[in-house]
Amino acid sequence: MSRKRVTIKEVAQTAGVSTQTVSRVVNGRPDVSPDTRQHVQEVIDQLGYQPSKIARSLIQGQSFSLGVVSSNISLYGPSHVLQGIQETAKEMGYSLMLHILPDPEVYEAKKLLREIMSYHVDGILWAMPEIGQNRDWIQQELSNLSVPIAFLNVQPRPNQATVIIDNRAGGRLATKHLLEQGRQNIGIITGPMSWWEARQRELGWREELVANGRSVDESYITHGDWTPSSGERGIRMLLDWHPEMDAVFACNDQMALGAMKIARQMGRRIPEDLAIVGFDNIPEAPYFDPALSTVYQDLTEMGREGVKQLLAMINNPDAYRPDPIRIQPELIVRDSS
Amino acid sequence: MSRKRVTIKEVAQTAGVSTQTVSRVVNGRPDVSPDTRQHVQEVIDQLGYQPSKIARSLIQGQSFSLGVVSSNISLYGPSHVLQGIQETAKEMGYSLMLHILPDPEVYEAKKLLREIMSYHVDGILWAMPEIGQNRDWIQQELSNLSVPIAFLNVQPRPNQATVIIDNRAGGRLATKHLLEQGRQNIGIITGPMSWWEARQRELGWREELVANGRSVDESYITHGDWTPSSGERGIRMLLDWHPEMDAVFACNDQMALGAMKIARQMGRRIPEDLAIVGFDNIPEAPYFDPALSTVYQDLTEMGREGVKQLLAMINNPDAYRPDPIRIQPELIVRDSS
DNA sequence: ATCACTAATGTTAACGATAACGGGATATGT
DNA sequence: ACATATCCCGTTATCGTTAACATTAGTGAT
Repeated sequence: MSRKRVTIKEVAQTAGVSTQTVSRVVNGRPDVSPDTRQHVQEVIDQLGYQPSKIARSLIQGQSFSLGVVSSNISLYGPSHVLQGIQETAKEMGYSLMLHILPDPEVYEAKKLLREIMSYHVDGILWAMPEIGQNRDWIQQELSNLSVPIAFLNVQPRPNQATVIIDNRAGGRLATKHLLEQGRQNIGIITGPMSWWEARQRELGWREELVANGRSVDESYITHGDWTPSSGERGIRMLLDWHPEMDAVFACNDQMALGAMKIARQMGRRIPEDLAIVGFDNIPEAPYFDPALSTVYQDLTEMGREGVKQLLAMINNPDAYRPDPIRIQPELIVRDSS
Repeated sequence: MSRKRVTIKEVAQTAGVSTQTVSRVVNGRPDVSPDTRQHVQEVIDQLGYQPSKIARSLIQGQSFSLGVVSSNISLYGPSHVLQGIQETAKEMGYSLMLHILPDPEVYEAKKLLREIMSYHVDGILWAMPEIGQNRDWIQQELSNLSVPIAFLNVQPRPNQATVIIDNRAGGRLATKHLLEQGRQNIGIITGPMSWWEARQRELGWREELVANGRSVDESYITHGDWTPSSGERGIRMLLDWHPEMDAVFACNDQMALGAMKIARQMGRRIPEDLAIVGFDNIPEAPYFDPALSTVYQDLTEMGREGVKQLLAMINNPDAYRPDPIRIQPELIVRDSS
């Protein structure tokens, strides 16, 4: 039997004071006598009064909520980022308005931002992967956006708060490790090259090879789409073209999983004949057969850091914007390399 | 150079009409002449005016936002449920206020609900697993909750909107399949028994055995905690105690993964010596070695259905509450059984 | 006793929007 | 010609809260 919302008026009436006095008690202002304060507080507790953040945000122009734009959160990456965002937001007293785009490559930036802003959020976290031209739409709207925005895992641009995983360094880590294992012919199964992250990982692989005096053979590259089945296709192509290949950097763990399965079917022993390194460190990776070596990226930390950056901008709009924050991935060596 | 928010007043002033007229245009009300309507619409487009949902919700008592209570969304289950919730909410024109509890077994229901209600949400989706006594706290607060609430994947109770996966049927599916494969000694690695879902799966296993005239040996049961490493421990105990065991129902895919790894190390061939069936159908399952047979639960659909139920209650508060909705899981047979 | 000041509380307006009502102009009916 | 209905638009009150200002009573100084 749902009771209606308890308002400040009811509290004021019950306590026999003005709403302003109740407001002062709720907000811990000094101008209230101890007696009154206690009495009002008792009434508040008794009625179970909770101030409306909606009404408060109208008058104060601050809602203590953040807009989050993300893509399909049932995937490993976005869900971990969101978890981090959530943790820090909650800690700092902010709530989240969630906006998931069904297709990261197709959206109307103007409409999206208006929708988000209609909830009077204090800031926006852009947690969408940078794919194709999808950064440009939002970029054009930035000039007349009335709240700060922080970007996660996209190419840093001047004067924009950005927090990224250093995917390029991650690619180098993986490749360096394979070289140190004495591998001679190191192929790569990339992510979709329309993704900025995927290009960065490939770049890291390329740079590390060159830095070690190896030549880069373009036919050692094959492109996947992050799915295990694309890992299967990728490894099949690589091994067909280059039977001498003795190591592969799969740009995420799921593709690595598919690749290992097919490689075994094609008669390769892992890691003896073929070493594999993945990227992500999904919880299943240590239990693959063999346990997968991989590059760990702390996506949750990235989410946390993004919120911190955003709140810094909110609380000090004229703040100096620091260089983009780069979170370093870590190599985790297991049995596949 | 952030412009301030465009309000209805500015639009009215620019267009030379009253705010009420602008409001009528925005809401497509009839009492506006075609000329005026067009003129106002032009001004709206030109200024980029977007009505404030905050202000609107104050006066109308409806915010078109839903509160979602969930646990760690970086996990497989919660993230998939949330994705479904999000999809349908967006489709129906609702936004989400996200509330994640750091520990599903410890929370203050009263405080939590007040916090959520302070955003004037139109309804609440309870997407927390039922663990230990954690359902009771919220249950006590229900009587003075002023908006409808729908529960996901918890034990149905009278007069409460509930959408669940039929975990018990899932447990029976898995066990039936193993029996049909001619397996004689079927063990189980359960989830944590404080979880309702885990108990239901175990119950299904138990029931199916009994229904087929088998006796249930309690030492064929071992308890895991959903993690792959607990699957490793579980299978080790089961095979130590009962070397004759020729099938195991692991109550999620991650535990199945750990179990398969250790079973192989203990010299069992899968599926020849030991059949394994998991639960969930995580994206990696088809690529395990061997490909994992499992029980697929459509968590996203459960989220979608939950929103539909909730909106039905919101739009018709006196509605007859139907029986709890039970979503049937499906058996997916691959190579591990 | 008067003034100035402080402490405690109340009053009014405002945030951005819509509901409810009112009223002028035109059209319709007799 | 007059009452009545219809169309179109404006005015006022309101949602729940807080900012800004106003008021009252008491305190201390002169």
